[in-house]
Amino acid sequence: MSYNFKEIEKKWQQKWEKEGTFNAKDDYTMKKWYGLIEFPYPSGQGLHVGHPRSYTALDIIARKKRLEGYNVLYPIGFDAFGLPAENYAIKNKIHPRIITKQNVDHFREQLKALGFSFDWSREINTTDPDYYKWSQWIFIQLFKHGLAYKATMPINYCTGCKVGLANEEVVNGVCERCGSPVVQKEKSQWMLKITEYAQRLIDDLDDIDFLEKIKLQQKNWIGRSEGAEVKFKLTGFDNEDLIVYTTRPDTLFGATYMVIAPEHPMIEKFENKITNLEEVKAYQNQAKLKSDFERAELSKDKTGVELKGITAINPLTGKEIPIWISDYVLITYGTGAIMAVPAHDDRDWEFAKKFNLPIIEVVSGGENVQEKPHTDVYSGKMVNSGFLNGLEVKDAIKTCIDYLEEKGIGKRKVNFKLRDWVFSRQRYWGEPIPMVYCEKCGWVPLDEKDLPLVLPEVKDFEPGENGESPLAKQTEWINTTCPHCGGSAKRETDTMPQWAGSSWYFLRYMDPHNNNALASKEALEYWSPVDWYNGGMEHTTLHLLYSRFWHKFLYDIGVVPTKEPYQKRTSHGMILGSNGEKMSKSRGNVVNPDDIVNEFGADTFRVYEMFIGPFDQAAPWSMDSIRGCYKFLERVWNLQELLVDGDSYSPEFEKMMHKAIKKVSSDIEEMKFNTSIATFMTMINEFYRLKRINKAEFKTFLELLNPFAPHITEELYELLNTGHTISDSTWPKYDEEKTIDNEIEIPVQFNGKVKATVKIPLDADESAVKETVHKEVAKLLEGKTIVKEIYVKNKIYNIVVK
RNA sequence: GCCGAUGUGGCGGAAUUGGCAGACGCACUAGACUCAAAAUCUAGCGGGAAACCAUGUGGGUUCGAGUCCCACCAUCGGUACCA
Repeated sequence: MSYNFKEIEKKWQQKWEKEGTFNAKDDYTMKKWYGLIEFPYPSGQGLHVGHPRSYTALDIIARKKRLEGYNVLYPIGFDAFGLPAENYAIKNKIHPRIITKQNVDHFREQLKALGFSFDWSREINTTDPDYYKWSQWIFIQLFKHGLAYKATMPINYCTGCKVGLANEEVVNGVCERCGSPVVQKEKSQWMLKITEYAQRLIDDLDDIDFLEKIKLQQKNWIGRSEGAEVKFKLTGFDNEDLIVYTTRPDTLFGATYMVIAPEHPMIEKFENKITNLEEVKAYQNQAKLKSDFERAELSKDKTGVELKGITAINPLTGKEIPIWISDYVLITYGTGAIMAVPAHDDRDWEFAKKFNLPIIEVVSGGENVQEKPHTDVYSGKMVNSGFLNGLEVKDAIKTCIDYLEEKGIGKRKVNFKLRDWVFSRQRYWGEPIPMVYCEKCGWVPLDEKDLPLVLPEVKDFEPGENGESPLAKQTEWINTTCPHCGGSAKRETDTMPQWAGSSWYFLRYMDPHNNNALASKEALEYWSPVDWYNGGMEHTTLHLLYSRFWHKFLYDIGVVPTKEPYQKRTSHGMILGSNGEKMSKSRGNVVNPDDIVNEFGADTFRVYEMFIGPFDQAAPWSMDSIRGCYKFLERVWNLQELLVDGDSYSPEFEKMMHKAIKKVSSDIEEMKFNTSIATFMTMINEFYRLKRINKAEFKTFLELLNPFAPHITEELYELLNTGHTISDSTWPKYDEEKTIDNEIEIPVQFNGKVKATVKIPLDADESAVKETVHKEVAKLLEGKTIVKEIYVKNKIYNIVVK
């Protein structure tokens, strides 16, 4: 009988679906395990071969955990709001809901064909009003706690299409669709105060098991720095200061000029004092017209104008120094103003050279600072620095800040690179923001009992003029009454970003059909936190950080029981095209999973994706290798021809069986799936070599292989007439004693080079080993002088000879 | 530029974490079966006649280095003047 994967896979998938084999149980007395993968965006292209890499990995772990007796929650859903569906809708005049449903149906079918042990009864969809009701509810809580606010922020604005664009729609500074330049346009937007959680988002990483590189990337993104805010008095005023932020207050004596961002408010405030206002305004306009991209592009050549009519006083030297405007200073970081220390900062040095500003060395140890900036200054002695002279840098920092605080001209300050989260999108296909604007009461949230605020039906998905949301055209929907005073009011027309639905979806899985809360207290208590979350590195600084932020907020208001949403986070490598490049339509190297499943079956597909290479690293696709995996499963199938009776392991295989259980068990926990599969291959090579496998060995073998290749193993398991399926079985156990070899072979080296091997009993004492070794290599030792002998127990015997 | 990975046969990759480099798979070569091919099976497969030489390059530590240290080089990913 040949291996008919089509029939087998269909049979088991239907059985699992009918019986709900993998549904999580509502028995909260059992020990639980919650495994999570990033729910997909259901794109029109269907499943990518990259998706199953992550899904198969956690599927393997989930299946093993079930056999170990855990109540496992391994859910799936769809992150279905988003740009591609909306753009498709604009182009083809089809409602995004329709196209989204088609895509979800297609994805679901593809996922089911791969035999994942998802709990389909808990499937969620972010575009479902019963789901986004709670996204809106969370937003209202954020607003009520002062964490959501309106601010004027620039958006990417396409000068051709006259619409706002998402960052991913801006390619090299031009609009992805029409190629027109993209500029920044000011717009009032909803913002979330993630910055309020910056410190906690760093600190709490200590208590969770994330890959080190993920923690590091998050920390760098949050970008904490310690320094001081320093006041510089402005000349010509009685009591006006310019405040700067610096991490290096010790270099204050070297501050020879100041620079403010073009958007800095002092320009408008002191307009009448500025004697070259026209020049200044021209520079401001020029900066405004530049996109972020252009501002970064021109990074090498610094530009700027001096602000004439106002100067500042260096508080330590008492000297009058000029103030410049330049776009290399960002209004979004620190105070939007800096003190420039050109001797010790690359950017300041470049700027000083270009505009002929004085450069004064304050930390010794570098080359001539007139020729080259000396920026590596975390150690060294202070010079030209008054009372700081002679101090080491780190002492100077402390001494100087103490002095500034004492004199009231500065104070310690911690800053973060992290910025607040722009939460508005001028788009149709997203969750409506449940806020109304009342002339009398300002911004007022909807009453919670009126949620969900359903996305209105529209026919026209084109964005509004001037970068407005398509909803801005829905006058009937917009006009409403104020929940507070009952007067007339207008709805918010922006929608939420795609990140909203994905920031809390793992909570909904715990209790997906609850109408009274995002999930019940009991479900949250039982299932929290997610035990293991696997996903892509590309989500480290956005999705992963956003959802940690929301979770912490929900914790603060008593909704969830844990500080952190995910106990453990790992990530998978990308699957590349066979040419080693990223898979993409334009490169013509895309592999469609359906084709692979048709030709080789789901089990082969799964095994191949796990065998392809180390799980956390990128790996190129190879059609030849996949055939190798198919051949492996075919050989597994044909093992039935070698099957003999036997209810315990036979002596020839006993050691191998115990070792294999140990190896596969630990490999799965460490995500070393490729070496597990190598173990399986070695095992069947042995069975074929001795042309025999007994029932006990076959049973264990199938149980071990089951998480990787669930269909074929269940089918073969039926031959054993155990009266149950593998899914109802338990994970095999091994006996440590039986994994140990009593006789081992160790290498004998001369000066670290292998000359021979000897067999010795395990844990033999050194003198016995020495004797065996000397007998073995006596000839080779002739004419040589032994300097030293090293024996590492059970490992190696090295003789140093001359 | 900065941050993070990675570099081992013709290819994907193993290596118990400092102890026999190349497990397992692919490709390839020869043989068996076949009228023939495919499939399957069997054997071989880093280089070198050998001593030996080989884990990106050059140094170092060690009885012993793919693994640790220093300095480079290359590729990939992230990020963009963060004071």
